[in-house]
Amino acid sequence: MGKKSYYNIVEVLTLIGCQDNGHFQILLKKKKTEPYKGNWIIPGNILSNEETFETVVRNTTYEIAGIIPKKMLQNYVFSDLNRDASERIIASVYTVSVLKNLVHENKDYETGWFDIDNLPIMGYDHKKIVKEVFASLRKQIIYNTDNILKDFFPYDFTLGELQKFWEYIASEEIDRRNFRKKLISQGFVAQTGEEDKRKVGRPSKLYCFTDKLQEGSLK
Amino acid sequence: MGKKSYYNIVEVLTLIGCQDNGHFQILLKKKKTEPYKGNWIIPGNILSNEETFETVVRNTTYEIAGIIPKKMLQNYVFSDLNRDASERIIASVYTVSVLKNLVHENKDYETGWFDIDNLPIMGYDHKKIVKEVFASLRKQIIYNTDNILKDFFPYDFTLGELQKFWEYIASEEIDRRNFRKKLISQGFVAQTGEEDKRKVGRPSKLYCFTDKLQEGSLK
DNA sequence: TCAAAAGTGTTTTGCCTACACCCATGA
DNA sequence: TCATGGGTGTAGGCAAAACACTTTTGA
Repeated sequence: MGKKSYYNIVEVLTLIGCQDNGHFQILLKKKKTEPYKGNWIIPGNILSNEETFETVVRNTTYEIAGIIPKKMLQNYVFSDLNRDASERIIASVYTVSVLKNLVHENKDYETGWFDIDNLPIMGYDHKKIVKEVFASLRKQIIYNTDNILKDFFPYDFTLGELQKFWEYIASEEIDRRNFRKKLISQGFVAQTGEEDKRKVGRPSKLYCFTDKLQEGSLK
Repeated sequence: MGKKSYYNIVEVLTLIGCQDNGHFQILLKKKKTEPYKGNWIIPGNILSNEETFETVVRNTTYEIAGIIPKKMLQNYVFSDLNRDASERIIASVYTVSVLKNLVHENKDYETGWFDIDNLPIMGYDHKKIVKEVFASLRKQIIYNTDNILKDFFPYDFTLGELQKFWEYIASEEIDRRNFRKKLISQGFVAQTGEEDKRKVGRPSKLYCFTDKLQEGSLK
């Protein structure tokens, strides 16, 4: 144990999330050194006294995903005394949503996408952090806080994709006709006129979110 | 400007809130020394490396209100570089709900209750913090996140009181009959059998929240 | 022609809304 | 008896829920 002090180490962890085939995935980084060598961790950096949290989130996201995020969400701050074996490190967690296909391979780090319900072995308390943060994120998606749904579907999408993601997040099935009816009748989505022919079967029309979405939620 | 360092000063601010006659009020402390002498501030303490945020919130609440809080809510962390003139201080803000009549006068500090929409002159960026935190708190009350409504009405209350608070928070008027009907038909409240005869007019029946409240919201 | 996924309409149900009069009490 | 706030019921509209068949495409 060190001496009592009013100076604190603070790390900023960035949960880089995406929607992939209706699943919620996060981008993790493999730890190259001890402790927890070979385990996966949430990307992050230590905060200096000359940076805000937001600066660090931007840097981390660029470093790991090659993307400068336009928007970020502060999730929670963990201050447990035993988070790290040596000295207490405060962790401030942020979430950033990215389009998976804009993220290129990273040369400096070994990174990987993981389904939120199929996480690998993770270092420190990071698995607990991911689970807690995702629990609150779920609610935010369900109630569309800060228009967060749009971050996962910023451009066009099929109603099937959206429904699949929605059912995954809300853990409930919904009738396809009712789902579509609601979105369309409430004016949350608009047709783009394009079609998606990538899948087998009848091509699906593409939709995008309208500004009206921010006043409502799919719940 | 000091030198770049990875050590940070962190303060934990505790918004002690209550419901009074349908209004949301917070307990502030008058600053006795420069800077901002005579201005009001959110109570708080500097975090040491041997404490968690929760410990500090507990201590601050006891120090200011004489109460050990059972529950607290982490609201937001501010890391702007210019929050304080001398050096950057990170502020982590928590909310605690108390019953106003359990808070006794404080001998060590000058404290006062203020309506959230009638705040006094406040020091630092505390007024901005209060406003931002309250904005998110409002949503939490409206959607009853973490069963927060119950924290403001932990024991029995009249439906009139509750409606007044609700209309204040939601900034919308609601028909008395419909309000009562919803609460009762959804099973969110139950009669205690007691009556409140403190006011003039017909005595009002007292109700308390049921466990069912946590599954729903008044919205 | 078959498999796979997309698209569509109607009926029922329950909740939210609007709305006005009587009741119990203390002054 | 009056002023003050508390308590109650009904009808209409609208959105959610339940429910099954047809269409388009590529293989």
